[in-house]
Amino acid sequence: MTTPLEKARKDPESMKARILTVARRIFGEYGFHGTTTRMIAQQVGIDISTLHYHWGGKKDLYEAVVVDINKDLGQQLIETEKAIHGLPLTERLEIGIDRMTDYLFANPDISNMILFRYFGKTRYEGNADFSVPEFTADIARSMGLARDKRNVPPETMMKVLAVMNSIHAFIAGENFFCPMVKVDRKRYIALVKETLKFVHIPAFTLNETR
Amino acid sequence: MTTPLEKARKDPESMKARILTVARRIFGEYGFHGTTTRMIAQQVGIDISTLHYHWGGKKDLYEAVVVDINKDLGQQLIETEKAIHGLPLTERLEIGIDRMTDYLFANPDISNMILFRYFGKTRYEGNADFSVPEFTADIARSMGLARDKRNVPPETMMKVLAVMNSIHAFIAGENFFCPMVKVDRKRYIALVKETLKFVHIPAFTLNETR
DNA sequence: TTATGAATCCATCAAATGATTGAATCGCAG
DNA sequence: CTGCGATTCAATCATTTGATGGATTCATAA
Repeated sequence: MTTPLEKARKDPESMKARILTVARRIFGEYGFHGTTTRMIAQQVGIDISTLHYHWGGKKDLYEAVVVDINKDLGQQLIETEKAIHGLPLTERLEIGIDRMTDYLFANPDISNMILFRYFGKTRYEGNADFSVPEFTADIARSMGLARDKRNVPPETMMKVLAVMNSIHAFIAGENFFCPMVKVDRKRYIALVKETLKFVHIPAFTLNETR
Repeated sequence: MTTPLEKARKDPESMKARILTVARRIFGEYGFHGTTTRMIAQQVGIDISTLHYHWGGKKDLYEAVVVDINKDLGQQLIETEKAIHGLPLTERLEIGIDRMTDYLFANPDISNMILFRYFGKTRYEGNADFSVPEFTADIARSMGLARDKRNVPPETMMKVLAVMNSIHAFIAGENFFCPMVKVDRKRYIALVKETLKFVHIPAFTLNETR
């Protein structure tokens, strides 16, 4: 059996998939309440009723976006883990940061949506949620900072969160920080990687060698 | 001459000040579009028309909140700078992080509002803005990382941004991260300070001693 | 006490917004 | 071609939401 979301992902040209893609971007930019179904429909170039026909209501579409993003991010984490498996800690961090940064700069909706979920409340009783807690524990284990993902010490969780938060913040805040630092986009991306590595790698390696 | 905002701040019991205080909290929690004037009025315990009588429209109130927060945060940065002036870099960082963390945990609206401004767009043509760029350059100078606040190198700006973003994220994300790390509020605050110092102090001191 | 202006609330409006209905259109199997 | 289900759109509805007008209350000075 295939869920509606899976069906939509199979054919990126399908109306359902096109709506989902645009919804991801707009929800990420404006948040749940800042987004109107009309904005999404207009961007896709369709009528609102077509949007409702495919996805039901605004909340349903929003929750589909959450599930979609969870899936993409989870997949990316798995691939990243494969790429760094078995390497020494410093290299794991360097390559991991590089890959995740590149991926999220190419998919800023993900960082945007996750940050909205962290900090903002919604007026409706939402059920869908991001898998950030599981992902965070997974990263800790993948980095060799914990054996069992069910039992990661709080100090380690906090350090992993610090890294992930830094990445998301620099990605989602690009439009704000880029002019502030007075560099172009390309230089900004390089600076983000540089800064992340320079700031966070010592924090993990110092801990290990003690 | 006193602006309306200054007048409101003089007497915290005045209706204008009470509305502003509640508006700060609700705008911080739900963002601009997620907040309705009725929510604010209800929390204050007044009618919507009273709110409009004192502050004009929703946008006006929102922008007053932005100005209010800029003032508070700027004042806090000045006081923090006085407290750390002349100390060695490591102590400046430790005390600075401690003070700012305590202050922002006591005023989470500030972190919430600033993050909303970083990452979220609004549908209306806003004019009010946070003074984060100036503040960031000020911090860099205060930390002795730049002589002239008009000419801070991008690498330094990025490191300062990394610190401030980390603080704001841990503050604004308390409700999300606290259960994730499975600690109570008091322990969480201690962990935040600990993590921030452990992660960021080496990044600045290593740079200096080279 | 009364007159005056400030402050507050009730009732209501106009626009925005999520959602639905029913008619038209499209694609394609028979 | 015909018929039928899937898809799309124009028109419309119901609710929410920002905002306003006017009556009422309140404080205070004369």
